[in-house]
Amino acid sequence: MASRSSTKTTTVTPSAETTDRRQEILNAALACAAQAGVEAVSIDGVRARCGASVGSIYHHFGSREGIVAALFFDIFHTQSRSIQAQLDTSVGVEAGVKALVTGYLDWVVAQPVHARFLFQARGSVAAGPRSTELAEAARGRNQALVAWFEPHRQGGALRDLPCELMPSLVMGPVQSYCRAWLSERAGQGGLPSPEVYRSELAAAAWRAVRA
Amino acid sequence: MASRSSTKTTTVTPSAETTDRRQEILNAALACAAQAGVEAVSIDGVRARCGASVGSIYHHFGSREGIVAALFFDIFHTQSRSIQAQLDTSVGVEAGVKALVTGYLDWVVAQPVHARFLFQARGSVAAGPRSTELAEAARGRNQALVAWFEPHRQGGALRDLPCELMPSLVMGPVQSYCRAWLSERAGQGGLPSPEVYRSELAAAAWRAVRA
DNA sequence: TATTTTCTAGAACTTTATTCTAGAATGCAC
DNA sequence: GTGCATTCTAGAATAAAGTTCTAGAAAATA
Repeated sequence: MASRSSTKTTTVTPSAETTDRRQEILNAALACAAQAGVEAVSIDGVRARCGASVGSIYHHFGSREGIVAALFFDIFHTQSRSIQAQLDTSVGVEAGVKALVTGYLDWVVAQPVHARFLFQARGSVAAGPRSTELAEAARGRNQALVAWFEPHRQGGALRDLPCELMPSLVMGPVQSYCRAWLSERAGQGGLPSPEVYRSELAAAAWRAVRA
Repeated sequence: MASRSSTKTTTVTPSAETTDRRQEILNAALACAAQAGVEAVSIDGVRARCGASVGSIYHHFGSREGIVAALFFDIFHTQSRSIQAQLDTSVGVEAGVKALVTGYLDWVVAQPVHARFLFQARGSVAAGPRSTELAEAARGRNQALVAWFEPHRQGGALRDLPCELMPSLVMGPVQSYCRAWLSERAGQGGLPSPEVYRSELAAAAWRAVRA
């Protein structure tokens, strides 16, 4: 009841502070997950970190699962935009394929906590009430990728592969390596950063689909 | 208290029925997970399916998480053995690489419920008290793969790539496709079975690592 | 200023996981 | 077989976590 009344911001952006509380809750949830996994995101844990009340949390997200799902989609879309931006700036097939790989890789390296959450939470979201939305988002992303490829494939620059396979062939290896890297407990025995293999992974993706 | 006393089997295999109860619990847990995801594996749900008491469940597994972890490792090792068997029967580098891919793929298609559980539960296990064991199991599997590759790589049959990358390059695409296939809700909009792309995926893996 | 909507608070309640004590089944020594 | 230890099962009691609910404050709107 205290954290709102001081700064009034009379005229500009009416809902700036409203959004704040929502975001604070999401940040707190992410912090919980970063420390002990998605399953450790609890109402009380979030409360302890951001000071929101139970009622406030339920008002914004409806359920514990709702917090996780909201955070998941926020991060998912941010990631998608980031990769898409990389793809948009590249010219030519080879550059495009490589941009998909390095765009993904760079995002993961820049946002390891977000990336780890994405890997961890996907299962929860897929099992919950927003599973359809997730399936559509995933399909949409793949469709975008395939749509970008298709003209080049028909132009003969790409190997004649079934389009359902394209996303896995291009992104499978990076995702696999990044997942393995992120699941290490930051200890000494860990894998080297994906950045070390940036060009190798990009080249391998290109080899997988070029004509 | 009733389900045990009838069949005594006086002499043979003394612990046959003891193991049964443990397995019944695991089966029940898998059934729960298959229906509504790992998070839906609950003590009561398991109890309802196999008739075990709370005490019995906790005696065998110590916690809800313990059930999930035990089931995970059971399945994980079964899968590893299955793939290893395929690898063992193949002769030559190319056949070996392809055996890894198709061995994995065939296992997933034959055991979709088990495979889906593996994908879903990894996160829980990684976050829990057996995370070290999981990391070692995963590392061990990769090591085995790399060890198998290494002589061929030095012999010049394989591209000279960093060995940390090998597992992701070979297995990344199949795993990616199988994961996507399994996460579809068995509806009409789903991806075709991995079997459809069996040879394509095997060939792509070989292309990724051959010299 | 009145009033409607959005948001927050926290106690009450529900559900689920876990602990605990008692006792049955089993294996083993004698 | 009898006694004893171990393993296993049962289910009530307890603890922890998620959810609902009512009251009221803050913000937006008129």
